Amino acid sequence: MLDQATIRNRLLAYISPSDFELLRPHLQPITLDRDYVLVKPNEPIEHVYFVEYGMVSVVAEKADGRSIEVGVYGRDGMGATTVLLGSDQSPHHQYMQIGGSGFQVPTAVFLELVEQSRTLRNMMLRYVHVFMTQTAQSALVNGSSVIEERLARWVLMCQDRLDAMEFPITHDFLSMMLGVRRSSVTDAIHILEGDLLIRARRGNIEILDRDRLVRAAGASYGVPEAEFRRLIGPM
Amino acid sequence: MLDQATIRNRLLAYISPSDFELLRPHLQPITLDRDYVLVKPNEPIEHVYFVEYGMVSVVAEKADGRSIEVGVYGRDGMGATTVLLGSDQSPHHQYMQIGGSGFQVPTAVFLELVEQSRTLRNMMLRYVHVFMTQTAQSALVNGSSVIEERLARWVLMCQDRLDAMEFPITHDFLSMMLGVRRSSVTDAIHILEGDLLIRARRGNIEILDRDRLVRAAGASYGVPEAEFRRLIGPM
DNA sequence: AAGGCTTGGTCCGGTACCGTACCCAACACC
DNA sequence: GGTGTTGGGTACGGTACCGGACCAAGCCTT
Repeated sequence: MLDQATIRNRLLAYISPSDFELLRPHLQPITLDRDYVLVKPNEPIEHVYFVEYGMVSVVAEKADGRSIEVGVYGRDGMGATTVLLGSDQSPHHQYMQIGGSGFQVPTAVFLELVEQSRTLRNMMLRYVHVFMTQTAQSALVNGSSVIEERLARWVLMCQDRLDAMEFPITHDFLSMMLGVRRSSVTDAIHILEGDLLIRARRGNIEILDRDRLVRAAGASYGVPEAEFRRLIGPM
Repeated sequence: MLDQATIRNRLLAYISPSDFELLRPHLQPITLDRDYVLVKPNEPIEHVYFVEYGMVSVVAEKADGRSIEVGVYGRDGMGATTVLLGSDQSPHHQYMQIGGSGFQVPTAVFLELVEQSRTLRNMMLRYVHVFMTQTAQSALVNGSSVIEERLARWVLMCQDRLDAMEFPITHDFLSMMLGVRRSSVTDAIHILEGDLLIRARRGNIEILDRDRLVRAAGASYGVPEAEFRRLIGPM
């Protein structure tokens, strides 16, 4: 029996109790292991997702095979937001970057519920705005920041969603997320490590000094996070 | 007296006649000169816009002053879509990149109308999805394409929205849009000119061979455009 | 304990793009 | 017709990042 007070997901936590009651019978618990695919590009979306633990990467792929992360979410948001915008599919890939768990709701049921409750729909749409801001920020930093700044941003976004000081991730995956060479990631990690901002072990990154990491990320980090606080609530 | 059949804007053209009738009394014609600001960052949005002629740049700015374009629209879309998502402001700048004209609708009126008509709202939300796809594509190409590819993409997007073979734009503005040095733009233009894909005159670019320009843009161009055709209609 | 796989450190030459600057050509304005 | 302004061509050294490759260290399996 689910209790709203024990829910980690911020959207589920911040909707009104009556909206939560609407959703509750349809929240199917699901284990979300690393690499689990939530949304396949250009295929019908069967479920929407509310992550409790773990983090999802939303990835855009170019026809030539190169790909890059255009956004992430975890307990801050929901998966497959495009269904709210009237599209049952999306050109982007969504898969678990860091394993965890959450809930899924069949798309059709979810759409019916947001049609019933305006307040529920409004909360979800505000999150869409926040996610858009995050994607725009990715466009900005991909075009104008050096790798270690972008890496610092990614590590911070990761910590925000996992609220852990440490999480499993390989240089190889980071290179795909940031759209750079694997060894460029290694170099950037060494820079942050040299400043004692993080510590990297095999397949693992630990945050040592969050405040200084924020400074290292500079203007790359913060805008979507502020929009989240403004429109959804505290993290 | 406005006639839906003579409207250039694709959204206004593709909504149902009854939805158009809802909007019609509130469509205030407006001249949109070059540099006219449609949306100021982090300030309340008073009007939404439907462009008939010209093109708007949506620009994200970093605290350190660097900025980059995260999307464009013209007669294909609408301005200030964030109001549809429940946010009365946005962190991004929107201003006329190429002057023209269009309609404005007071935000409050527009929100009331989309609340009244589900079909109207659905069309606008589908456009939000398309625009998001465009922003994601910008994130992708900013991180993984060489300048002349990105330039080719920009020129194509511009032509799609103006349906003109020629339009006024300076290297300086392009450098801000692409987030690169002004002289890097000059170099990229020379490459495309050398292949006889475009011709550049002072403050002006002319398209000579659109098909080959699409090939020059490679995988940078096409994904959001396909989403537009799938969800809205032909351009 | 041995072998295989995954992950990360390092090195090479190469290049795309940078910051800055200078100058000239085109156009605008009296 | 002269002068100021804007836009574009070009050049220089510098650097961030690339593609590719190789090897060592860590971990997993049996």
